[in-house]
Amino acid sequence: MCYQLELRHLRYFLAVAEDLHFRKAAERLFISQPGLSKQIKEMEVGMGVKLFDRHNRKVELTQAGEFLKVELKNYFSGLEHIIEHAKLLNDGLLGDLKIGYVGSAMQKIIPDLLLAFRKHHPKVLFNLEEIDNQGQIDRLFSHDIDIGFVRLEKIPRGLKSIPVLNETFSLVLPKDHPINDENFVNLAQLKDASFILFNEKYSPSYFENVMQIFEDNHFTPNVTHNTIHASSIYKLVENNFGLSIVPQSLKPSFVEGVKFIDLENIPQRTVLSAVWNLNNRNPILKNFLEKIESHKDKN
Amino acid sequence: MCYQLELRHLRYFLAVAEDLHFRKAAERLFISQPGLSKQIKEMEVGMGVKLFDRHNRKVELTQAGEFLKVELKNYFSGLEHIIEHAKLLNDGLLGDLKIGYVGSAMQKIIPDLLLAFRKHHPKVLFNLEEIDNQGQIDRLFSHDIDIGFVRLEKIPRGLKSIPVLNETFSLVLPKDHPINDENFVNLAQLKDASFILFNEKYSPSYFENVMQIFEDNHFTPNVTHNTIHASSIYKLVENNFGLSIVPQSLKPSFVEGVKFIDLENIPQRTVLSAVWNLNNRNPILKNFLEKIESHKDKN
DNA sequence: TCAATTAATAACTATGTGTTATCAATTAGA
DNA sequence: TCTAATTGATAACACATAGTTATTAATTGA
Repeated sequence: MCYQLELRHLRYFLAVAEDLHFRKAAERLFISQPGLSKQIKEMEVGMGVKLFDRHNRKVELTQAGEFLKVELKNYFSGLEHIIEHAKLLNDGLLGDLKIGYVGSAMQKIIPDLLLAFRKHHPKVLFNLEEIDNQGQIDRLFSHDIDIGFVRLEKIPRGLKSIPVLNETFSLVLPKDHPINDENFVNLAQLKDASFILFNEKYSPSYFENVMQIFEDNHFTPNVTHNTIHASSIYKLVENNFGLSIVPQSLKPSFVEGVKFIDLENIPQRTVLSAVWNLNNRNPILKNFLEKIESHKDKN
Repeated sequence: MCYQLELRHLRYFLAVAEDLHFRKAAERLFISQPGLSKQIKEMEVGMGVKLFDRHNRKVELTQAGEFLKVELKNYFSGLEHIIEHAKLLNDGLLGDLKIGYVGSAMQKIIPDLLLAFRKHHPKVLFNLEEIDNQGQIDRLFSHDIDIGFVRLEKIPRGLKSIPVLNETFSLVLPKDHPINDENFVNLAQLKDASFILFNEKYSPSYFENVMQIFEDNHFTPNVTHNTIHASSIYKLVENNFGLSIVPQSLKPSFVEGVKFIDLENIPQRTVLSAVWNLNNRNPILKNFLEKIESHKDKN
């Protein structure tokens, strides 16, 4: 039956090729000289290639042996690199992480998280896509994304979620609006104003939550505009199309034309959750979730 | 103790990676399923890389496994190519053959031989160098050339030789010389002519052989010019600097200005020999010597 | 000439690959 | 809902073979 070449043979051959001395090579390999001789002979017969010329008391490489010495050395380092790479993939230190998110998460939470994660995972490539809440759920099931950032109360069976940020809301007003941090008491002061809100379809549960804030203040807002982009809201507010209420974290570090009043005294909170598929085996996901946990503790 | 990865593991892994089914893969490998499972597990633990996700009744590759499947497939074909190449070297079908020769061998014998050899050894590279007889002997001992073509009676110990061509001499005359094939009887007719001969230093034994021809005809030639190149001889003869005697095989298929008369009736012969070092392990040499043997039979 | 050193050979041991028997988990069919 | 079938994993065992020790043959150096 045909004899099988093994890496052992290549390892042994390289040792002898380097030392040109069976006993020394055997010593270095921590095996006996006859064992080594036997394996080399087996390799020669198996490959049908004479590797060494053993004349007198001197061992030297044949032409084919010389060639193999060079080639197999490279060959080995090649294998080491492949395995190293595989190990990085296995450990979630290399590869892609496909992230879905609602627009409002991109203001601060996602960038912060990605920056923190990248510190210890510099080779991980992020694949980012803004998707509405339901879209993320669908694409988690179809494995099109590894993790989603949603504002949803309930997560379907098969997915798991953890809260990333539990936050209140902020009132958005034009910079020169008469109401400010000092004279603001509650929303009832603004019951005659127009409001610009996030589109209900984008996240019904979020919308309902916001509407509850108004209801608690005993009025129904005059919603004159809808959008899904915070920047559009700010622009509209700046130009006196109305006021708005947004999650607190959407307050940019710097923005012209508008000001914010944090609604600390209302009971409503909006929760940004990270969601993932329990069947997802991407090792990066595990690391990323750990980073989310530790990141959350810092806030 | 650190566990050793073997090609067996890679072979087994690829089989499972292709079938995504342990039992089928085991069948294809002619081993039992538990044995295969064990080896794959050993590989996973040894490399520290999870290769397969076994959930439910379905086996699928992890990211790292997917990567390894592609890489290791290439890796194997790489090894096959290396071994193939080594086998060609071993069998003397690939590599260099360093050939030394006296100039007179290049007229016909060497080109014929190389052409014939190349038919079945198209990948062998010839390294050709014109060297005088003694120079070839020296460079055979120092392994600078694999084979030499010399005109020498005696070969030093440690080298071996076989005759390649045993030939007579040809007289070289200008085209319009009064002596021709019809009226030529023997060299005594030309005892008053000038002669151009190969340099004595280039091959003393050859020179002595030629001088014996003259002596048998009871005269000492008037040697007016020396050279080591046949083409120089022909040019000098053409321009009436004198006549010459050269080995018969040096007669070109076509040359202007000179004519040849074969000296069939003299006892002298010149032998071109192939010489090589008995310690030379170049596998191509063995094949080349075989070709010389078979080539000789055809003449 | 004798001691030392080389690699190869022969006979044996023991490691570990591969075996059979079985299990646990899941799925498909009656 | 139960049974039969199919999956891969596990455990105990067998046997092939990698590796061992003892020895030989050949050569070299003192």
